[in-house]
Amino acid sequence: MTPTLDDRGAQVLRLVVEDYIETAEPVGSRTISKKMGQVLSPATIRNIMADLEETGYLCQPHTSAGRIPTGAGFRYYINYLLARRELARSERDLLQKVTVEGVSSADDVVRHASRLLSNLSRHACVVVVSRYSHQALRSIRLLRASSDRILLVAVLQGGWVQHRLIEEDAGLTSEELEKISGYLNEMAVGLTLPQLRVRILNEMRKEKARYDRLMRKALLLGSKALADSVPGEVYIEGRANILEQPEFAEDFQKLKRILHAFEEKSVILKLLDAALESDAIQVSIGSENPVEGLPDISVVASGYHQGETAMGSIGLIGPIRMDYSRVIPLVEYTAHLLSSVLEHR
Amino acid sequence: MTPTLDDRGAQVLRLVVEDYIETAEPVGSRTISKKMGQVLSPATIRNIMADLEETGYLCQPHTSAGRIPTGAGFRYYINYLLARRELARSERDLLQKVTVEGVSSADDVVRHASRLLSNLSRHACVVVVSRYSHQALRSIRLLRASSDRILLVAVLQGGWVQHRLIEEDAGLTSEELEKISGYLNEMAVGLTLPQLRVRILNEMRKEKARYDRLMRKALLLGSKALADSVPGEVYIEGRANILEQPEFAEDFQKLKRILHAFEEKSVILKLLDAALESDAIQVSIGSENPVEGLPDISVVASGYHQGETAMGSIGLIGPIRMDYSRVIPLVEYTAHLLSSVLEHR
DNA sequence: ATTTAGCACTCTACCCGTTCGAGTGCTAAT
DNA sequence: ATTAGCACTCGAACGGGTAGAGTGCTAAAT
Repeated sequence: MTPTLDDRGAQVLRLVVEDYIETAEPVGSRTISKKMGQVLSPATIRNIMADLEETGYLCQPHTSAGRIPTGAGFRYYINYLLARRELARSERDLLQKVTVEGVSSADDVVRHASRLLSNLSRHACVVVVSRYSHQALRSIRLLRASSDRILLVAVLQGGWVQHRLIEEDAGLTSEELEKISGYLNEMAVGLTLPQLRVRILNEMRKEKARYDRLMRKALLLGSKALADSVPGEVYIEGRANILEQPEFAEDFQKLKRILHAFEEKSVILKLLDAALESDAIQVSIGSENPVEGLPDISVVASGYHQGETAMGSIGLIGPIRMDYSRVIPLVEYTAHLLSSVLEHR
Repeated sequence: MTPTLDDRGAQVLRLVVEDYIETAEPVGSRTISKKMGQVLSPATIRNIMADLEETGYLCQPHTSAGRIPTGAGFRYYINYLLARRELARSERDLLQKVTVEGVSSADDVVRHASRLLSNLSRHACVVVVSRYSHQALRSIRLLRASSDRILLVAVLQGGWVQHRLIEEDAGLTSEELEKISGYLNEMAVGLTLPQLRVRILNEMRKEKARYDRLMRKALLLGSKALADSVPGEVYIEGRANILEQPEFAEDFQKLKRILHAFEEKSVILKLLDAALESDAIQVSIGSENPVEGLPDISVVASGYHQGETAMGSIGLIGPIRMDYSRVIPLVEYTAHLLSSVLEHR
């Protein structure tokens, strides 16, 4: 698709979108005429707007109201008309400071970034950490958790920590546990969790021939711990920002749907899914987004990565009427920042 | 304080409260008369209600509306009139199943319990895990997290896991790390985290005389890791249930205040603080609760413990008009369940 | 051929008065 | 002490009337 509007049409569309973003009210021809410095009279603008309505970029809530942009209108705006407003120095510094500073786990880093991003944007911010399984293991360790449970702790490349409990069927002395732990660690370092799982299963087959009780135990515990796939995490910050949007304050049903969506991890994952694969920013407007039943929200999201591998995604969820010119650079910058912070770990 | 109402007054109050809990509407004399089986006419009820209003247990939103209970009215109801409705077998089984079943970390247990409790009660459920620092250490371990960071993993009595990163100033071989880890573990087992911290500080003083480089290092890393106090966790499930309450659907300001409160960990901690110390259920109605600015919510909460020591608290947050007869047993049972599940670990 | 002034038209939001019903408080009768 | 009866109050719901914003169309102006 290439731009299909003449200059005037495009400019009017842009002004309508921007005014609507600002006010959340239908925009009249008068307003636009003024914004253009009276170069064209309201009557002319009306004609142009009528054209834009025919093309499907604008619509009227009812006769004798101003126009509001349609989904297509927003899409056109974002694709061809958007002027990015780069971040202020202070905002960049703030984000940088929060993400880089302090000794904290990778999870904490993304969580803090999310919190700050939601504050800066005044929208709800979601971070997904889903690709633990792409990171290589740095070390792995078994610890006694209770008389009949063992804790497996895995440290992944870049400071991600995973742990899970395994039930233990037979008693092991702490020396034996140490030894088993060592076996596993040796096997694991450098592999990803799924790779380790495959390796353990292979070794188990070979092991039948040899006869090392502890090695067998190690394999057994390892396979138990890795039986289920690695879960992802979803952090949401600034949910309450949704309440500040006039469109949701007025329509309680929409509000309810959105806040319910926030309770369902799977829904959120689906919303940000597209961003995960891509390093470029993804904007899905209203009904474009992959979740049925949420036609009133936009998602601006980007993947972030660690070295070469995609690690997760971070995004903002708000009304369709988001200030994209500001929000897109914000998300973009934050995602880059995360990627670079995670790389140097 | 002892009951100050005669039988009739008490019964009327009870019926008013119960009807109001059910309908969220002011209750008229007619309704009460009917509920009592026409033993007394509406006119008589009116007199009684007028008395109850004078005593401060009821009030009228305006002349010619029915009465609604005041905070004091609810308090009286809870203290003296409440008939507990014990849980259904099926509910108990469900809760039991979710909390007991499966191999999961203690954190997961409380999280699952919270989720289910919010579903059963249709209110927002909050769990606070705050007393990690009261649990004895089972084992402690240092792992290499990155070239200049070390991960300290602590397993506490009962399956709680804590980990934090420490910056490392000098290079250590993995053998040295192992050894250091062993030193720390030996020192730590059986102590709580704060106790360990004290011990490390003491040892550091003594250590000046002796001269073991690795031991010194162990103490240094340990003291770094334990420098800041142990943070608590707050999990909130079922926030969106708040939206189903008519009183909040109508008053957007109240809704906003509550959802904003959910974003602030410190506010939530404050709300559940009283429950933490006590093993008995705590109910704080409206303005009784310790947070200014939330006069429209009630909190029903109870502490849960692990063995002898208080571990945290679990509670429901909803409108003042909660169904206490059901909600109180629910929270109570869940708290007991948590305590007993955690004990056997 | 394009732009624009002028004007009739449409629709919503808002105000205001009315009505209806629920519920009360008081008084007088039981 | 209870209750029937009644006048009274107040809010919610309905309807009409108006103001204002904004449109579309037409005819004149550029």
